[in-house]
Amino acid sequence: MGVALRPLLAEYKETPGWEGLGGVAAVDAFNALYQFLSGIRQADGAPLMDGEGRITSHLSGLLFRNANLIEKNITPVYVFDGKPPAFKSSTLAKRREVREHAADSWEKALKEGDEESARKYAMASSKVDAFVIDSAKELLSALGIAWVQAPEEGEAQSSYMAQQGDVTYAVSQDYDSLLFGAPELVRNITVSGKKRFRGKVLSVYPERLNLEAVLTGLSLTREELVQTALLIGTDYNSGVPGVGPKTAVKIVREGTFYDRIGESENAADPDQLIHYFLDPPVETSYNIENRSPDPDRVIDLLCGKHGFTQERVEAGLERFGAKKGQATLDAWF
DNA sequence: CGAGCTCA
DNA sequence: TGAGCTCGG
Repeated sequence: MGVALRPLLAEYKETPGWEGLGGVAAVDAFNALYQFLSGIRQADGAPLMDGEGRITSHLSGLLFRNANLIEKNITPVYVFDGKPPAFKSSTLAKRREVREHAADSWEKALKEGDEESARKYAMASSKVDAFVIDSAKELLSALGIAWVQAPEEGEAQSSYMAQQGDVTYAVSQDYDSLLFGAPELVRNITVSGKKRFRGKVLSVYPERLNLEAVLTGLSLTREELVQTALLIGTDYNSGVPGVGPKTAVKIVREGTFYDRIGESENAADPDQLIHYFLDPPVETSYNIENRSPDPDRVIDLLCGKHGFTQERVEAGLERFGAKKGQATLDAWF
């Protein structure tokens, strides 16, 4: 999931605060949905479900997160992955294996009455499946929030839209958007601002990475940043054994990328992967205009079909009209 | 994850 | 932007 560039990028991250993040955000839908599925769970690890056993954690997450974004003058546009490129298959197979093993461990922990482990394994067993994707699109449409179907990688699509100036920045926890050329990437765009880490509670702030600042700071071109990532390893290749972020930059700066990338166990042609990052397949025709929510449709879907409490949904919906510094729009109630 | 409550 | 808790479906 993403690229292990973190150590190289740490010193370029800014924390603009919410005021500095107003604009149109291209949100990595897979990334957001995975966060909701893994995070919105009960103590024993069970996700929220409707009366028919369908998962609803992501629907709750989408309703309230989008309410928050809109209140902060951020207009979200969700970007969904299409068909993964062939060279991603081993990463996807590995994720599947990890997920299925976690599901077994979850069941086992439950039998042993170990709730803490159960929850941990349950989180790792999360799967963004067709139902999750379709129901998310349905809810977004009812909420009047635009979404875009990418032909292949969503992060490539978001990056294209940001390069075109149609969105202000890409939102994802992963760093791949920078490789795909997004001028700005925003991470940690959550509201709670709290995260448990090794037993301690840390504050988490939205952080922004500017591609130009990263490239200038590292004295690399974007193609060289891609080469650096390939040496470390990406979703598309396994990287060169023993080469971490620092060594990778050194190799690229020395101009010996093509001598060293062959040591990777991966068979993929490095030029093909470089080209994929620099010029990926994207949809160039898209409509990202947001509309007002359709409250009846949202309530039908969430309350009628999925058993949400009407009061809770209405409370969320009301916030969609209320932009910061603006009177509440209750015209549609 | 995020809402909403309690205690501070 | 307080910390800590429970609950949501």
